[in-house]
Amino acid sequence: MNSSGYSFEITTSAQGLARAGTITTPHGPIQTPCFTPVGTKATVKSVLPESMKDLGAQVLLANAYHLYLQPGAEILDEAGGLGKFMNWSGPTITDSGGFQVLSLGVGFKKILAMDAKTFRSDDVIAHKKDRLAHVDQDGVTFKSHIDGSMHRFTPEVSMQVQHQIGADIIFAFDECTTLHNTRKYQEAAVERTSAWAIRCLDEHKRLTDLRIEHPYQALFGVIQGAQYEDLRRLAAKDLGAMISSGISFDGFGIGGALDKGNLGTIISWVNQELPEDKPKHLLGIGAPEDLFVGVENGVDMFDCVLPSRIARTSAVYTMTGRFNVSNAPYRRQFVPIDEECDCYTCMNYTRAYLHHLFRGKEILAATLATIHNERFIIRLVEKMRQALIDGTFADLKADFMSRYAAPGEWKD
RNA sequence: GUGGGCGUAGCUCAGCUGGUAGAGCACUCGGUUGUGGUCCGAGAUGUCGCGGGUUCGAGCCCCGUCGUUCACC
Repeated sequence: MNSSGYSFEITTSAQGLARAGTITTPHGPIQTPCFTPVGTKATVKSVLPESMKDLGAQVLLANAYHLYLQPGAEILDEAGGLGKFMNWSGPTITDSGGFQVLSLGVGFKKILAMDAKTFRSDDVIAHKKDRLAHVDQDGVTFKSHIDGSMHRFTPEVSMQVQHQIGADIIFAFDECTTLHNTRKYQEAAVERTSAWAIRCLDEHKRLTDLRIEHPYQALFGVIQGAQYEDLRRLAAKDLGAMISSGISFDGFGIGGALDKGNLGTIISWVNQELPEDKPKHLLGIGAPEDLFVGVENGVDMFDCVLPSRIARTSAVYTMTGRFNVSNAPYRRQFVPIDEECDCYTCMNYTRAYLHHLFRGKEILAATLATIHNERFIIRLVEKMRQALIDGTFADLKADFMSRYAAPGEWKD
């Protein structure tokens, strides 16, 4: 570890791109590969930070865009940083707000299709007039989804906001595209993201020197390039070697909408180009089958809203697949969600009780289901880490995939 | 007792001057991947209170009847 309090060590011998390691932050270590639960607005919806700790979460991710709008980054600064504000003593991450350019722009309302086959160009055009964000060479102008007020993010603003929020790992401000933009637009977005990356390094360096009394914040660059091999490799080479104001990125995010079918391929292109000795974070991916693909292609960290979001509408994971516990058959099943699960919910509550809570629209339903799903995913990645150390990753994957039914294929 | 209103999906109700029934909720199921506790999508559901009549055709018009509700003696 260097004097900054941040470091990354790889603990396994080479197994292709896959590896296990440890990221050290000023707020403690992160054993990788790891899954990072998302608490967009400084809270994992419906679950206490203490519960997140108990279920094995090592690190939490919040969002700069949301916290900037509410309560305001200066409030978190005054509070002593994100972790202290939300009573989370472990490591934290913030996303730059770049994703919101997409999700509030052309991606607003489900345009961010993960399956390229479902795309209809009319959708993008039809929604463009409704978009709340507009991208230019210098940054993004957007309208608050809360009160409609106008705001502007540039790489510098994103860095300033993320420094005020004070997470241990922050992300460069990037432009996330959909699978459906034209090739020409993807090229422009990669170029823009590169130019912004340099500005992020510069501003990050300036702020780090200015706020010398604050804990060190690691800055990760974000690789775009959509589904194009040359663009992905170009972006990875570019950001991987990038040095500005005398600093380089501490790690890398792999961003953009990713076609599920090519997930592993795209990640492998990127990780073949990026420096081996720095952590790779796959942004926004968290379905069990995708986690295996990520890990085997060299991903060290994941974050995803999926476990918590689907939990809120009653979908729960088990080793044999995922199902909706609010469905009629579970009304009188007085057994845990998953007999093999060690989470607080499975140790203490039944499917029938959760079924009842969901039917009654009780908020405890969200809490118990989220605890289960987050634990399920975190434990799954823990198992992957152990398997990498033991050299049995391929067996673990084969065993898991042979039992786990993809969504829609669940048979009870 | 007299006069009026209302009886349509499990619930609350739409159905314009007659052309073989719809909505919301509920119900059954699917979806949600750097989070708008949302939202989207698919599906099942009816002797239109009952019995007559008029009409090519009645939820709708006419007669009777039952239920319910209000008003007035």
